[in-house]
Amino acid sequence: MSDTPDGTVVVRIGEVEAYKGSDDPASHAFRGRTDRNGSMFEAPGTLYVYRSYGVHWCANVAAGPAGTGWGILFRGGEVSDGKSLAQRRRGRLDGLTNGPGKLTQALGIVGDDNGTDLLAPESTIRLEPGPGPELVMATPRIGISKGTERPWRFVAATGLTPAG
DNA sequence: ACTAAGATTACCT
DNA sequence: GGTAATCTTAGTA
Repeated sequence: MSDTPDGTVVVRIGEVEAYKGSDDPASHAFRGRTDRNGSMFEAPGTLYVYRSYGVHWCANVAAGPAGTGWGILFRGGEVSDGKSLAQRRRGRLDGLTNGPGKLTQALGIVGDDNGTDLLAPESTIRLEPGPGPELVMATPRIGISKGTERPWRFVAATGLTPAG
C-alpha cells in the first residue's frame, strides 16, 4: 500500500542463477572479458546489464573477486513496494517480475545502468540485505545448453519441500 | 564478410 | 504450441 512517492520499486529477489566465469561454459564470461561482459569482471556488487535475444535487458551482479567474472543473474522476485510504478513500466498489471527480462524492466534498469555499484548508498539502483528464505531449492539453470548438469538456479521457498 | 546461436518475452492460431 | 523481435559474440571463409 505504501507506494513510495519518489518513484521507487522494491523487489524481494526470490530466484537467481549463478554463473562461474571461466569455469562455467554457460557463462557469458566463459571466454574471457569482452566489451559486453566487462562489468562482470569488476568488483563484487557491480551491476552487469546485457541485452537478451536483442530485445530485453537482463540484470546481474558481479559476485566474485575482481577479475573472476563470476556473477548472479536476477531471475524473479516479489514487488514489495512501488507496485503501481512497476505496473506502468511493464505495461500490464500482472507478471511483473516472474522472469529476468520482466524483473529488470519492472526495476527500470536499462543498458545505461551497466557498471553501477549496487552497494553504494548513493546509487539509485541498490542491492540491500533482507531476511533470508525459509528454504532454498536448487535446480538446473533455465534456457542454457551447456553446463546443464550444475544445479545453480536457486529459488526461495517456504514450508514443505516439493516432495511433500 | 556472413551466418548461427543465444542466461527471453509477448502475441498469434 | 509456434513465432517474431533484433543485439552481441563466435565460428567460418
